[in-house]
Amino acid sequence: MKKQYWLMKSEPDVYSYDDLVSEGEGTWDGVRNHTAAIHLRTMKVGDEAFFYHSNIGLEIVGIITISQEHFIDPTDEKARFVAVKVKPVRKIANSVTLKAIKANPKLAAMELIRQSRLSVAPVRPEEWKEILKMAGE
DNA sequence: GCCAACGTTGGC
DNA sequence: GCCAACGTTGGC
Repeated sequence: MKKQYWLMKSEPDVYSYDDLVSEGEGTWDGVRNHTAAIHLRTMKVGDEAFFYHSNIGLEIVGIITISQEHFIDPTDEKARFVAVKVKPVRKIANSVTLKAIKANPKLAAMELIRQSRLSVAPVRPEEWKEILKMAGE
């Protein structure tokens, strides 16, 4: 299957991009939303995702890659939800803010905009390219 | 199976 | 700190 693109949100005071970099590999657990969980289940090793800082920053700061496909979330006592493992790829040249994304008509259909509470969302290939362009890459 | 009440997320 | 959007729960 062709490589898929995602956007994954984290509050930087809880778990930031730099935290992931210093760990080398991170477990993306704690997702308790069914729609987000479906996306986690769809992810394949080698898929890439934007790392978005919610709450503080409100911007895409870097790129990560899926390093292990879904498994039972170890933090879920009922073992109903899943987690994946991720590794950092690189920081983007210039972080792309939510404000800039909202101001770009090409990105109006993004799940990030349409369903802002969703913590794991798909990104279309053309949106991926557009955001990289905005990041100065 | 419907819907009101409540909880959570996340932007402002 | 507030509120909108959405999900979940529980009474009927």
